[in-house]
Amino acid sequence: MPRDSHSETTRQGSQSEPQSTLEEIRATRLEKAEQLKQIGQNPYAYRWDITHHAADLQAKFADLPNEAEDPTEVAIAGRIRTRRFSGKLAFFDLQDETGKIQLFLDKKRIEEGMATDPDAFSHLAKLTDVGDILGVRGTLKRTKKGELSVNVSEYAVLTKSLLPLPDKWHGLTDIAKRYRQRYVDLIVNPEVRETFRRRALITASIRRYLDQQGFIEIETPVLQSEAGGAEARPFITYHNTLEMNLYLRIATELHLKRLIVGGFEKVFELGRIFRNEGISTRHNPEFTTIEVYQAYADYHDMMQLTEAIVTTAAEDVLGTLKITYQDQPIDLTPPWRRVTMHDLVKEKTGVDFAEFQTLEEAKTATTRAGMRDIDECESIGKLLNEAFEQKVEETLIQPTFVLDYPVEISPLAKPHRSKPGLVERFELFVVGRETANSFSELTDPIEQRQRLEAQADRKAAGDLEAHGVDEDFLTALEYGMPPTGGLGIGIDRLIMLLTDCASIRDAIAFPLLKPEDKD
RNA sequence: GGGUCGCUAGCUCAGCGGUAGAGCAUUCGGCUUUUAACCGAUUGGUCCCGGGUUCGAAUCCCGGGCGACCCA
Repeated sequence: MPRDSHSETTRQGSQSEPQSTLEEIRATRLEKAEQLKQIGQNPYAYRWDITHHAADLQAKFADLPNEAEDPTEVAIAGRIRTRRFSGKLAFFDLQDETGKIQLFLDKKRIEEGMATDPDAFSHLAKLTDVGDILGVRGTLKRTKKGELSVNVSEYAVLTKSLLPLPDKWHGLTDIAKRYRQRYVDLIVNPEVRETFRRRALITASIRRYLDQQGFIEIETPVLQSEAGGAEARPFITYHNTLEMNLYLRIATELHLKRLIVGGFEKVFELGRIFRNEGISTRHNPEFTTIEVYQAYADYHDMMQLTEAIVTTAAEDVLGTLKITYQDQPIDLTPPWRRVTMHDLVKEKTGVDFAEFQTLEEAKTATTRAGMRDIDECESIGKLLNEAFEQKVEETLIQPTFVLDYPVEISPLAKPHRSKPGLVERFELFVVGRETANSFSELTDPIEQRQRLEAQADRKAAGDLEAHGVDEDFLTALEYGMPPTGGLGIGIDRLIMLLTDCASIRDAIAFPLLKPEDKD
């Protein structure tokens, strides 16, 4: 491209008024993209051969002394994060998935290296911006000040960015904007990338461990004609040709148990479920669980499995079992404390539920212990659970298995083999949050029917979290399900724990947000 | 669902009844060892939205939107 043509185009660019509204910045960058085309560079290129990533180079050349050069030719690509010009020399920071590395851009060297573009250095200054995707080739050197740099002999704008990135120093702190434009958050906040990288490593570790133990993952339906397996309001959708409502699953439980009936002995599914509930720092309407079912096992086996899954993930991804969550030290070293709900409530409130014969006695005692809003508890079991939620839950910071729940709140769990009125169930609590839930699964089809029909009565009475009877599930149980241990782990909460996220929104790449008001 | 706080330039923020500001980014110029580069110049606004009070509202009042935190 002749020199005149280039100065022509840049002069056009500078003739217009200085520009700094978003629209003007965008227009200026579009003009730069146009000029790149005119000098024969595609501002939306097809590919770039990469030999290394930034972190590879930082590791490989860690010992390169100041002002030394290494003759190895490398090629990298990434996003321009900062540009510093010093006359006929420039320094860019280039960021790829692994990290950053400085580019050392010497006018003389670039003009030698790019014979087809005699103005290559001035084009670099005029036509690139922070945010552009740049490919470079060159050799490694360490500058006087000790910064490992790629001494660039050749570059290409691979993608022209049209929109300015947030302030290079303060970054993007507006929390709503970070979630709404997660791509910008990921560009400028490296710790966010790290969280989602770790999330992937954690779920991979869980799957690897279960695979090693002989479990297989089977995907079950998201769209169901009757929601079940948990107490929660479902999302409703509509199937056009069947002309019927369908529900998005609120749990994977009932289908995974059908697979156990079918003869699989170790199955699991790690997947998304949907609950039509409020949004908070601990709740997203779609979230991820893993449910695991093992034939011939009971909830004691599931406790060991829970410890194994969580500690394996922590060791694999963090390399330690002594972690910190929001400045609290958490020790994941097994075995974790195992204590009954009764004992915990007694320990924290002084109220011993074993002494009560009637609901009235229990209400009197718990009111005296400072509990509130207990009028709606229609059974001793529900009152016990309410006492647990009000007085105990938030105190369970270190990993704790809470054992033996009231049957009234556990419709899918097998009765306790020695404690009447209770079921063989545990929940795992860490940092005051329910993180896992497990039972010896109820396998008696007649008792299961009674429990589900009781729930269906509540649905008929207007309880939006109750569901109808899943007749096909009961039919499956009548064919006979072996004794089975079942386990569910809230993956998002586990990710929060292991990546030190205060909000579930920090553990989910694209959390649900209300749409912004367009008016 | 309730309470408290926030929303001002692309980003981070100040201004709190009297002509809308700063830093960074942008644009132009200078500089061959910078790294929040620096130096000089320059530009940029639906002050979240809608009402109201007032001679005058980013500022005070009411309603709404979105978010954060706490509570239920």
